[in-house]
Amino acid sequence: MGNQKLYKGSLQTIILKLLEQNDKMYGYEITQKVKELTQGELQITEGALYPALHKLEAEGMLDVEVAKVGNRLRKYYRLTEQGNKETIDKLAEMQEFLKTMQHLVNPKFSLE
Amino acid sequence: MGNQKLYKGSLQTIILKLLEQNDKMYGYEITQKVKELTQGELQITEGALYPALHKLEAEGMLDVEVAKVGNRLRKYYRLTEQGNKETIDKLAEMQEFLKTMQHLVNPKFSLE
DNA sequence: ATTTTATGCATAAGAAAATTATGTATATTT
DNA sequence: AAATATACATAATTTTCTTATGCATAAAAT
Repeated sequence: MGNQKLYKGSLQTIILKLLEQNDKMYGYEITQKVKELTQGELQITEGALYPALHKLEAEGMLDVEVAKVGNRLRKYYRLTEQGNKETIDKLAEMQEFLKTMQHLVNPKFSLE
Repeated sequence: MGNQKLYKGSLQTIILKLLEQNDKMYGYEITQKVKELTQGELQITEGALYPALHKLEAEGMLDVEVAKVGNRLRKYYRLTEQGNKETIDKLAEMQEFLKTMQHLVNPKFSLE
């Protein structure tokens, strides 16, 4: 269940990015998609995911749509207009961070 | 003074990396070095830095050496043997994370 | 001369975002 | 029949910050 490699604050961005690409997704689907895309490298825990989804919804970034599939519930989330804008900002911020960190920790850049 | 772009958990790695390259450094020096290396992109706050240094010391990753320069104190930190090993692991972990996140958020890879 | 900025340490209160541990329930696989 | 997968949720705790504050010396600016 541990994750170790997910730096705090990046989960929101991951969720937003996936919803940008996939129009609508439900929680469990997100955990599976992340696992698949990262070859198991990142494991999103439910205890982190659901509160994060609820928060994004409360902030007006996501809309929810409950669906009954078979006999089980699914909550499909999709980006609101505001969520779309926020996603662009968050992704830009993440790119900046990745660049900066790469610069800091990559031995190739250690001379500067 | 906010930072916004420093994902939680990365500060430790930054400290360790700088000490790997610079043998010994004191707190204030670290804040200035990070600012310089990142062109002001990352600003390490004292409220984050000092507790982090104390924690790394308590965990046996760092040794301290107090020096009096002029009339002011400096606490020089350097990596212990254990700290050196930990640094290698942390850096590898960070590289993995950067690669994974790049993969996740970079539009070039969004097809997979 | 005095005020501001820089240097240098520290801690405390609070917030944010995880982890870990549960809980509930249905569906599928072994 | 038992275990695993699907699907949601929350509560307690921990980690790691932010923000604010405090103390003190040195240098630069007004």
